Amino acid sequence: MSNAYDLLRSSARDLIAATGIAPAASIQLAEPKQRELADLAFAVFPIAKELGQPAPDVAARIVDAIETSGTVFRSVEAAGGFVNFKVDTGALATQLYADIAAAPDAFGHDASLGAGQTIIVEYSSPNIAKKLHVGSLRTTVIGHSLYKIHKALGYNVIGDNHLGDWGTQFGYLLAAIEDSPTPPWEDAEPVAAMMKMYAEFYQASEEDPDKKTRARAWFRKLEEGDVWARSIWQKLVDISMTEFDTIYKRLGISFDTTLGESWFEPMLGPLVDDAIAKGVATIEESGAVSVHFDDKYPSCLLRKTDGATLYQTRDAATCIHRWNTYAPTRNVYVVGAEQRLHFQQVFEFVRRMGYTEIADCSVHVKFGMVTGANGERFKTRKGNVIFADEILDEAVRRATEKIMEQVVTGRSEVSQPDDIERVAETIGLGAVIYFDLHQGPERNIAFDWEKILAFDGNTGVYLQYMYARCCNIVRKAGGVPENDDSSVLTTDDERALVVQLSRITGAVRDAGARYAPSAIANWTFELAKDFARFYDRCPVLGADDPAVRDARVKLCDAVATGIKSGLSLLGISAPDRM
RNA sequence: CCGCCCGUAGCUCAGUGGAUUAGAGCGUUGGCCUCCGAAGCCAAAGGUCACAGGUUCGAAUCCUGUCGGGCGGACCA
Repeated sequence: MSNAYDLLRSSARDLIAATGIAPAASIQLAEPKQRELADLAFAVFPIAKELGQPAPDVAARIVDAIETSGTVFRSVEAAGGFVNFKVDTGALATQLYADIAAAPDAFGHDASLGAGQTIIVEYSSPNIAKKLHVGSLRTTVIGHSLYKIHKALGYNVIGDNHLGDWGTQFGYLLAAIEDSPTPPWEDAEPVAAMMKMYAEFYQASEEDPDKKTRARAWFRKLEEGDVWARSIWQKLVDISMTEFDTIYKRLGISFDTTLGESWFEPMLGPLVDDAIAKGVATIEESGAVSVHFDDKYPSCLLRKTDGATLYQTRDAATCIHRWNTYAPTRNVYVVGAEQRLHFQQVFEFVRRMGYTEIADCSVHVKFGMVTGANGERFKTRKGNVIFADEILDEAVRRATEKIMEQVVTGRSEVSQPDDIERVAETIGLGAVIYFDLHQGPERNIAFDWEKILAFDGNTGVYLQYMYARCCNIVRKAGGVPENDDSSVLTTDDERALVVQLSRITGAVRDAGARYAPSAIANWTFELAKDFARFYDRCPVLGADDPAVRDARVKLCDAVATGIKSGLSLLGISAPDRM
């Protein structure tokens, strides 16, 4: 499959190789930081060293031997030890438009990379009976983007929502419900009510050992299949899922499989026995079962003294189950960085159990925690947690306000209440999602309403705004012209747009290789900035030459496709007017 | 005490196969709506890339050490 990105690189490589000065294998091409210098550059230093000649001389000789006419390049120059290529806007645009025409909804995708391979992305994975909060939003949004990025790379992707639906906490909740005159599902905010009941009962149990005993007993009954416990538990799961699904639907997210931890319960006993039989795990004097990793990692526990299993046990069972079911080439977990050791232990345990393939391809995509504005941790007990629905609602509320302001000053392209509501939703959610994705995932983020809901600068809104402007131009032009000739595009601003558009393939591959949606965000932001500058300096509809006008309209349409494609990979939608 | 992550402009961050003059957003200062949407554009000020060594013709980038911040270190998840 050819595309503008690969064409550019293979052309440059072929031209350089044809000079006979540098062997094809040694030709590494780079995108210079200063865009005025070149669109694509070759640093000759390594081969100059091999030849024992000064780098500037080698670069000059290569440039002298290259003829760019008839290629996608307009010029090639030697500068120091660099061979600097500049593209021919018209030639590259022709390839770009062919790429877009071939697959308008898949611009920048490269299905060859992951063809025939399955990848699992575990993300969101909320706890039942707890509301989605800022942290849940991060894994959900990052995971969804990684899901889409890998689809774009041709993988068969399985999105897995691994629910936290099992554990001692349900014993507490069952005991609390037993005591309470009104069940949580009769509350207007049922999941919030569950959290409250749990927290209160847990706190009370700290002083009342009897409550603790009852809670443990209820969890044991749940495990044993007690009818009441089981039915109440199912109700908690169903009600929580209903609330979660509302948010997922809002964000445009769905999962291919939603197996909770409870689903793996039957596999845990046999797994622990197998681990002991294989000598991977050992039975301690206390009766607990543990795994020792020598000096590599601290030891971990598979089974407690009281016979109950742990998080590690369940994740190991899940991992093995995935291998047996899907035989994936990648098994990705989008989970907070604080669980790093946990996953190292799980993967190592699974490896020692003989499942080396899944152990080798399992990846923990770690993201930093969201802290309060002052850097302190959010704690449910402290009551300073911010919930996902609050954030989304507030974002949409502010977007509505902003649109109304634009309507009043006559700068909005929407005015009907239905349209305003729809666009505000798109803008508000876009702002929140983009904020979570625009920087590398590993950093901690201090939560700040003003930043998360900012509408200026490097924000989702900026990208949506530029998209809407592109659409507006194409709309006013009466559509994309049938016949266009991009050779009339001669300004640096136009060339910058075409070059940036061609780089989407690299951004998508990089995002997949590094599990970094931010690579897509950065590419899209650069494209939008290039467009803003072009918009300001190059009249489209008012161009003097009709040929230039047509070519620019066509270019605007391509930019719209590019921004939309980038946003889509982030899980953000783009309104064609706002 | 041990392990991992982070340290780049006042703030938040890009830059991760070493390579042309270290970039962006916010904030600050100044300019731009009789011209396709000012949620925008242009310009200016602002950095010893935490610090110290080392490798290299060349280091924000690789190695070692130090300091500072965060996270983790079996019967929670």
